[in-house]
Amino acid sequence: MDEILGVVLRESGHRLTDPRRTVWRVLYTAAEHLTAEQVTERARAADPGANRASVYRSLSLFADLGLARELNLGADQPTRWEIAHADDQFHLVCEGCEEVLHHAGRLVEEVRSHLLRGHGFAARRVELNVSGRCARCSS
Amino acid sequence: MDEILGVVLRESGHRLTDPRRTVWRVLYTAAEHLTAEQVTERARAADPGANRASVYRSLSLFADLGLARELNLGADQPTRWEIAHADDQFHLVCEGCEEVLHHAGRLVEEVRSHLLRGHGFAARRVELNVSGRCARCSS
DNA sequence: AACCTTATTGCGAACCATTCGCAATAAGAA
DNA sequence: TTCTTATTGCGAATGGTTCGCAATAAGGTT
Repeated sequence: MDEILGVVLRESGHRLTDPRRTVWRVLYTAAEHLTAEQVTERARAADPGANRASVYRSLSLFADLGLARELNLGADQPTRWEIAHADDQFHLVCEGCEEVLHHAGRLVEEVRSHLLRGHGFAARRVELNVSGRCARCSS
Repeated sequence: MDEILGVVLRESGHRLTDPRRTVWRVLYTAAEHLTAEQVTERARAADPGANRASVYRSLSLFADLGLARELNLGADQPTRWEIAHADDQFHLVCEGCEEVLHHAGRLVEEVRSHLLRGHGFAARRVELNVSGRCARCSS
């Protein structure tokens, strides 16, 4: 899993360092979306000296390079981070089980084409966050 | 325009005060989405003693009562506020002209029903933020 | 393998939006 | 007009995130 990281970093003129590798692995192996603080904690499991500021720097570098994505799910919650996949710009947050579901459906694509065809708006980034109750929790 | 405010406040057991009225008017007469800081500045135009903490308190009370809405447009930007209309949960941010367009189309409704019918997910809040280039700016 | 350049790190302090604690004030019921 | 208590204003505290800078180390060069 480190390969992509090394390639992208070097191609963009950056260096592959231990702290970056550590942060990358944390993100990579995380099931959920982590806050920067959680990333730091987990990074410290691998390297007790892992530093908060460096974690922030790695995260935002990854975002700049398109390797990771910053998420704002709700105004009160701190920012969360995830590996950038093509299909995960769509977040369903269930208020019952607190689970964040990724929904890979065509919806984002539909939104994009609707905007372009109907309004001439060329969407670059589509962020769709929905909160509500999932099938299991709406009892 | 103060009427709704007074009614909603009293119905919910709150008091109609000058600071609240001032914040309400600022939001009401603002063309764009304002940060809490901007709301405070403008409130001070009407009442030089307007207080930052009270502005925050008013804003979040309004949000609780469904009178206003808190917006996260982008991870770096501070929170912005607007009067809550039924049709403005959809924000198009143009990267060319920096304009925030409200789009009143049926898209949000479509998303909602798609989720319910297709996945049994009962959406309460749908937040759709799109950044890209509007027809005029995509040259 | 040793060397050089300079990107990156680690640390603590700084920042900035937002919230809190609390005494003083004022809304609205009686 | 009085009384109760929600609300305000103030300044201090908080918490996530960023910055400044000296020390470190990546990775190209000899």
